[in-house]
Amino acid sequence: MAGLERTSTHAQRALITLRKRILGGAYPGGTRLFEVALAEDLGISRTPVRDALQRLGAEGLLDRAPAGGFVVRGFAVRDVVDTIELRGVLEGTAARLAAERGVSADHLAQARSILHQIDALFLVQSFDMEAYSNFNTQFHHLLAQLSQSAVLIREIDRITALPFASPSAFLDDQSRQAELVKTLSAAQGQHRALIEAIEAREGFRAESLAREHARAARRNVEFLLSHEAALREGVQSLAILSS
Amino acid sequence: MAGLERTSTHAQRALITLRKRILGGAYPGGTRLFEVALAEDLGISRTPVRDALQRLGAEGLLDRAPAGGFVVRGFAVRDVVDTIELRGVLEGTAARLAAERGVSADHLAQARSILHQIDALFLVQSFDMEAYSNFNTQFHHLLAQLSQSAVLIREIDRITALPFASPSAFLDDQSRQAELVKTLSAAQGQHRALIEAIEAREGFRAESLAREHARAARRNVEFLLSHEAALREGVQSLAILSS
DNA sequence: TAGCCTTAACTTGTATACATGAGGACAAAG
DNA sequence: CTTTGTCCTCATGTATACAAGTTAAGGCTA
Repeated sequence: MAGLERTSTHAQRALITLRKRILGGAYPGGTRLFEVALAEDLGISRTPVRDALQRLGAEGLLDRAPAGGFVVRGFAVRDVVDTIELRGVLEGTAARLAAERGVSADHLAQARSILHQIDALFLVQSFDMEAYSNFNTQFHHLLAQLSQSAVLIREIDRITALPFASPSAFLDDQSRQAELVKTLSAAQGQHRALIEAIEAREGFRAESLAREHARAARRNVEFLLSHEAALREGVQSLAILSS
Repeated sequence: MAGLERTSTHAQRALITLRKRILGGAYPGGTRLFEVALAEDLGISRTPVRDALQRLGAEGLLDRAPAGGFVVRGFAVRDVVDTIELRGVLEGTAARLAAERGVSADHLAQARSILHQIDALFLVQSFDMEAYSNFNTQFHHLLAQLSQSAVLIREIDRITALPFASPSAFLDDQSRQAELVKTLSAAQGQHRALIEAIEAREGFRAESLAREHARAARRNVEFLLSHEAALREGVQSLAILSS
């Protein structure tokens, strides 16, 4: 899994490498990243490094220093919570718009198909977390599509790109499997209700449900952080947190 | 007002120039921007042009072409409407959070001060639109601050940077001054109610009011677009619209 | 004639040398 | 001892030459 990214350009590889480092907590929030140092480190010239830094800035992982240059953005607990809350608000808006504007039969069928496949996962003995994660991601992606708002889809994608704000964050927490499955079962209930509300054109209900659905993730973070480091260790998405 | 930007770097100047051109509709949506051509045109090398293009991409004015390069993003009427709606949702969230989390006496005083200054504008014979625009921008900026959510503030700033989505868009429409002032008077009523709701910790009301407040802008766009080109001419913010 | 392959033109990707400007250290003067 | 000014250092800004990849056109073949 390490360092073998073989995409086409140096800039792409630098982007991937640096993103991984930042998200992995390799650079504490506030650290300034110097082009020359990184270029030497990565064995490439400054040009693609610059490119990668600018992209990371656009992703929201770096801030531009006033006098030029980039600084690693620090994420406090509050920022994580606020970002998840924001995702809830945006997905809520997507759900409301879907209900208000109406969804096509095809889209509805897709949603039902995903729901059905998730249902099936709960019937098997050993829960397949990776499969759930995939279907869950699909579901949330589809939800954005249902809004029929290109603008909204774009913003949801942006926010969701931050790993700790993604709908499938915290699913890699190995230590609490059994408990987690129960939570996911409840989440699936919300998925169903959400589609039901959208189909019935109940905009307000759809919006409320989507927001509450995001709260599950928020509760998860708050739980993980209220218990000492032991629990946090297994959760990759929280490595970036500035203590 | 034209072309004399004397900021420090070439990249900055290129950014400003290109942004102005794009927003002014100089490049129809879908137009591909070539680095060399722009560099020659602007009399600088490709490097700062590249920089400017990347920033414009981050601003959402350009899309990255799959095989590299940048394409001017086309904004349809629906995109403009959706973006304004999104601003309403985000500002609504800011208002709700402000109500739920509470605001400091100092912030409240600032809000009241702005409201008071706007009130004063309505007492003068010839309405000072520029002053209103400034105070209005201040008010909306403060509203974001009240949320005490750095994440939300950042996103609101992002969206608001698109000129047709800014709270003070469409105020440069010279042709309907008298009518516009009436609208703004109503808007000021919403401003007041909004602060009132926040102070009373009425989160739901605050959120609803902020959303409805944004609807005024949406109605304005829809009105301008339902009447033929004559009206649109005076409205700079709509130049970018792809026919 | 249709389809494919080759090739050439064009565009972005990369390296590197040089320019510019910001920030800090050190010294001198008050 | 503090403050201010200058100089030096180092990081980013810029230009340009060259590399590499993409696209489209033209001709060849079936």
